[in-house]
Amino acid sequence: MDVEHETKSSTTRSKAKGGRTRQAILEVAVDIASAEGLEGLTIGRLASQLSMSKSGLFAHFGSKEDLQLATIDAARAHFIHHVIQPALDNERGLQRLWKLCDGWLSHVQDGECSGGCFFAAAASEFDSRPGLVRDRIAAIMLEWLGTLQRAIVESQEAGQMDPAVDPPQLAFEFNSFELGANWSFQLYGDKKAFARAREAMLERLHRYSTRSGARLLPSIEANIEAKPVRSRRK
Amino acid sequence: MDVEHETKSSTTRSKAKGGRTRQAILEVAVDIASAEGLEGLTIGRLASQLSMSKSGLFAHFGSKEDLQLATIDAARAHFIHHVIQPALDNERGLQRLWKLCDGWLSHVQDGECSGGCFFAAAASEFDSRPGLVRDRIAAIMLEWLGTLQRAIVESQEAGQMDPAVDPPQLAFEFNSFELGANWSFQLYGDKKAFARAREAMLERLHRYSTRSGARLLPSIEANIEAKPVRSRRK
DNA sequence: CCTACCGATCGGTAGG
DNA sequence: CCTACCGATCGGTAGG
Repeated sequence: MDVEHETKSSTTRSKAKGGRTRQAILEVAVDIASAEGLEGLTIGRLASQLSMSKSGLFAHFGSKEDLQLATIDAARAHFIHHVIQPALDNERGLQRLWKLCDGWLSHVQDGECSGGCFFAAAASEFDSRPGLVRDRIAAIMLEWLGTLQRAIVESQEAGQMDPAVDPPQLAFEFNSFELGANWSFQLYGDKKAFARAREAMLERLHRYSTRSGARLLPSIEANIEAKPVRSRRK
Repeated sequence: MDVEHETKSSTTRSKAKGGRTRQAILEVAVDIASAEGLEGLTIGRLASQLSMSKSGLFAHFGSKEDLQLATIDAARAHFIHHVIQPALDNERGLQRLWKLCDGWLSHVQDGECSGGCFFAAAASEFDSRPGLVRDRIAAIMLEWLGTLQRAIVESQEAGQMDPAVDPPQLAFEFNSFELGANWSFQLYGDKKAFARAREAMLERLHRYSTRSGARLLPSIEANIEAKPVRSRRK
């Protein structure tokens, strides 16, 4: 949709232009907030990086809190597009579950959000600051946990995973491995941490898969670059 | 040692007094930094909470960075006293390993550091800000990971854990469960997360323990309040 | 340990 | 979208 050639009224056009400007602002805002945190995302810094005046930029948002909330939702849209959607292209069951976990790790590993996982950082920054920002972050991370858990339940319903597995427990463990890998990578630049997280997750998929589910695992593992992931002596 | 009645020279006494003041400052500093982060620990706020002038307080530290480093070391001393030392009172092997993990979780669960794990929060705050502060935090967390890993190796040396277990991998997983429980508790106030982390850790201790190690597990589990931790349907 | 002060930056506003 | 400005707070200093 080429907004330059649209034939809408000037009101609509100027709204569209405002929307594009807002979009451009939020792209930069997500970058800054990923690296410096949502408080480090100051209006002055954001304005200078966009070569705008502070007040010109500020006119797009009613308050700093509004800017933070808009930035969070932009990051959520980015995450859905790059992690959730590709996973939903896979069949329900172990394949989709794995794609969710693997996509999360790849998203961080490839530095697509510069400061590590935007939400892991934001959660830790705001977990002791009550307010709308904290609530929104918490709700979005709960969406993610719910998505993981649903994929686990679907794996059981598809007969690919042992029905005795407790979905919230397994979702907690998978989420923990993601947080652990992110932590290790951010603090030490340790890329091995992603392999460790994948190893831990695959080990669990192996142990909990049914005979029918186990048939899917070789194709899942074939997509991981040839590390001797599952080849512990024993 | 009652410093009020000491008979040392006035120089020594005033040094001792300065030391006590510094200690008192750092206690408050750890509290503030736990809740608000190491950048949120501002000199003005710290001074007003101690009913001191900013410059009076500042005289104890050469710069904000020095204050942050001193606060980090105070938090480290606190952690060693409350988590590491009690664990070292246990015998080498599974018992000590478990005490390290359990102590970490209890330390957060009991709110002993108000803002969740001081170091988990500090790591995420500084992981993209190069400098002495970041380096110190990274070094301390590496100490912790090393302590965990050593306890795993000792469990193998004591014949209580399968020697095929990869110590760095298991240390990564245990550390991840701790980060995951801390995350869930800080963001949702979810106390169940500690039970989930313990469940995940105990499951691994069970699976990796030798016959000799397995004899120790019942006494370990007896100390956990009677949750049906290991009683998944099967 | 204090008062008094500095330049820089913060979020936000007035007025156009 | 701009210039010009506000009070508050930041880390830090001078001088005692």
